[in-house]
Amino acid sequence: MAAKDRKTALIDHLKHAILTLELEPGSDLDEVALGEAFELSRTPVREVFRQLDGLGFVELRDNRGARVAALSHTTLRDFFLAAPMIYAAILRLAARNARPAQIEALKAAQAQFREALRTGVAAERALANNRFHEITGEMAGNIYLLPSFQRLLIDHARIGMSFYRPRTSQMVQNLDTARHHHDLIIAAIEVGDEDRAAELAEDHWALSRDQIELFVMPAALDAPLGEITRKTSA
Amino acid sequence: MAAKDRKTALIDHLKHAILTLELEPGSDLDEVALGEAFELSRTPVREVFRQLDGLGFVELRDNRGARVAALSHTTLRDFFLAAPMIYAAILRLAARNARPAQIEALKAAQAQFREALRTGVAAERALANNRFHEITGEMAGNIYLLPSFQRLLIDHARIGMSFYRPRTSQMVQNLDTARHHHDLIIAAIEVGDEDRAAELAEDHWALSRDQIELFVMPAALDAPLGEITRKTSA
DNA sequence: AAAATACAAATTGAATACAATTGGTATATT
DNA sequence: AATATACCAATTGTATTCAATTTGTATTTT
Repeated sequence: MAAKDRKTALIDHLKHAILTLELEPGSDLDEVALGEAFELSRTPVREVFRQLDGLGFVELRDNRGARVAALSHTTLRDFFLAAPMIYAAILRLAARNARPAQIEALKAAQAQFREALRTGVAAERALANNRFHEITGEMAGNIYLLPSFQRLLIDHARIGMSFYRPRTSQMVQNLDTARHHHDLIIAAIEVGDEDRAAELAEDHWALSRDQIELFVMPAALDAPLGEITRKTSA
Repeated sequence: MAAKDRKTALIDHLKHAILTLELEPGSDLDEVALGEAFELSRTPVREVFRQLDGLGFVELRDNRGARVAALSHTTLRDFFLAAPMIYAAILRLAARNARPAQIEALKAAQAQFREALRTGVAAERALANNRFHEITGEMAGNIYLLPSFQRLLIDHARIGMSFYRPRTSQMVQNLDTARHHHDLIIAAIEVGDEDRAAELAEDHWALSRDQIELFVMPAALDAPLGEITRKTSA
């Protein structure tokens, strides 16, 4: 029984470390080192790799080591193309199917998210936000949508970690808007307002997109040397 | 190198057998027996199970054997809820991004599908149809949509195998309509007509839904004993 | 000196051996 | 007789050993 626990501990560790960018996208995973660290032989470690590959955390290549799933420029484009649609569908179904116990869990997750905002630790915030959305996925309960949704959540967390530095007041303010969105989402789900829930999904992802724009395009200086063209993403 | 080939052979066999219902949903997979059959030790067989679990072909439960992914009543509901949306998105992106080589591959797949319709072997038809749609997924090339899409394709094939007997002329006719849809889809993709491609996706899935209704509700007898209400699904 | 080849070390993959868990059957108990 | 318990066989999970592939380095070749 002890080995099983060490195995789940490894899974949890890897998920956590990958979501928080503690393990960088594309970085190599050493099956021997991880085996020693978690007191497991290579066999179960490799099984964990294959499992996390199936979930989108990790990438497996033949005769080469496992790597943390990449997060490239093109994936960012794919992300904002797919996210609004999938997320709107998930929240619509969440509003349709949410059970009372799940709504309580969602409220608890939101409390955690608030707390993370207060303490200001980026990793905590990303994980709490991730947990919030995970619950909406459970509420929707559609086995065909979940695989894509969960992959979106993985990269949502990582993108959130990447493209945020609390330098500008706008970025800090966006976080508060996100928190407010969550509250509105909870309310829409609680009353079963599907259309409202789907609408909020759009808003919520637009916010994420804006956040990235802020990061990619820092506040312009006073005197423009050339012409500054405003990029419109995706 | 030989072992690697036997491993891929096992993967291909399982995928094939699962898609064609040769292996029934929910049936147990014996890792020892499969290992002997494909001249592999249990270790690689188990890795294959985990991989196919990640892809949605198989379900893994702790300390119990691997099973072919279930296909329950509730999954059927989930299916027709998610399929139109995902498929419309895939075809829209396919029309947007398809490359010439891919279009050729799609035409070849359609030729295979025609041939399968001619010979009338259900498994051949399901596999050819599956391949056709797989290519549209490759064309779309969005890593976030693919996981859900591929799971839909797995069950699309299996549902197609389940809910079809060429008894009624309507069912045979539906197949021809599906073939025609494919031709229209190819045309829309070739000219890059996104809206048309998305529209065709809706039609195509409506056809699948009607096909199931035909199966669940066989041709009514002459004299209605009670009232026959037409079901509208989802 | 640059490129190609050969070799060695390190890493990954598969097979075997060992341990733990599950499920069924027979025996015991009430 | 019905239920509970103990044991055994079968199956699953992990560790270890062995094989194959990759990768870095040194040597050779042009």
